[in-house]
Amino acid sequence: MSNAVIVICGPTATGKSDLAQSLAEGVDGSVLSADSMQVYRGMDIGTAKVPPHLRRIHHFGLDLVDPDEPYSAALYQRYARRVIEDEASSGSPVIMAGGTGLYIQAVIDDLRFPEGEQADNPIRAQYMVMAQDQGAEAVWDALFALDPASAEEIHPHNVKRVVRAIEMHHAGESYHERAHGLTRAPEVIPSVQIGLTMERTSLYERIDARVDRMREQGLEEEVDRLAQAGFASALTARQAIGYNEILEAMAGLCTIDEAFDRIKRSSRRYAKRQLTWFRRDQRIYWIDITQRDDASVLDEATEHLAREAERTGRKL
RNA sequence: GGUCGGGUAGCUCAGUUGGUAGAGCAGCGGACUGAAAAUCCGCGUGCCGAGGGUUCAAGUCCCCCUCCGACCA
Repeated sequence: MSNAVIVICGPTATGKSDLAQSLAEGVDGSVLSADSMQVYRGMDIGTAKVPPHLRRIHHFGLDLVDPDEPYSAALYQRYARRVIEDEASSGSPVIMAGGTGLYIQAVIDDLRFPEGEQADNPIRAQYMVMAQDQGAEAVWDALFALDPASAEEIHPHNVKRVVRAIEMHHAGESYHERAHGLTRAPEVIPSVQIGLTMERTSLYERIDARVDRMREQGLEEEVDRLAQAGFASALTARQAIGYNEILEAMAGLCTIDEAFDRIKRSSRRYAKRQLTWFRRDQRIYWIDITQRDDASVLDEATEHLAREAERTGRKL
């Protein structure tokens, strides 16, 4: 019934956004960003958002909330599925592009999050304090008392996930039953996934160059602006690569040059984690962009989509 | 040309009285269901500059060659 969703995924700095926009242009569709940091207003340079003057078609998934508002995979799932449904009903294809694997999976696969949870729930705060005061193992012990099956699956040091499992238990769910790990949830929105990858050394050079470009484009000023607006201690700004490092430099903990070196390193490690995430998904058709120009990558992507359309009998 | 110091992991280096090598950083692999650019777990990746000798045994001692650095000419 509905069109399949086209997904462009892969590690950072491989040109996902450009390819997505080119593909969308060709089919009179739109782009849906699948990026956990591009949802924040004002975080533009550091998250490599396509600047407004370079958007040739409509982009969804950008600037959804302020940097101090909590956001989540569950909220994104609801938002993105709505966008896809709305666009499909008007006959417009959606190209979802981004590097946040969990967000992509939450949309196309049958991930179910507990209903009716508050984003800023007191349980989370309570157990984070407990971790501070009594150590990570104490929190894990608490989880084990409530839900031993889930506790067994989570490393005691992984405080965030341990606390999340406790939250789920209070919401009447079990991490153990929800989290499938490697065994994938069934696909609920048909998708054709294209992954962009690159030989590691070249990818790292590209990442370094991109961070240099962000600096030239005024990443420091952007962070300063957010800090002035009172977002310095905002949870999300602190978590985003680039923002965290520069805030530390501004606090005098390191020099600005050191901060940018650390941004490069963090970005490289992030790219590696992204590859680890996406590599396990057998549905992805990989295009190695090492020493390839944009046109030939676009050609290969287009050809693959045509093949998939024929194979599945779906319009793409 | 001579003297001295040094060539050990991708980088900076450690290596006891000879017992086939180990730290930091970098890197690599993995996990992942309302924080995911987060969080967590695991892994030394080596022709010890080349060759010869002594020895049961050489990164360690001897000889020779080579490369780098400093100094003296």
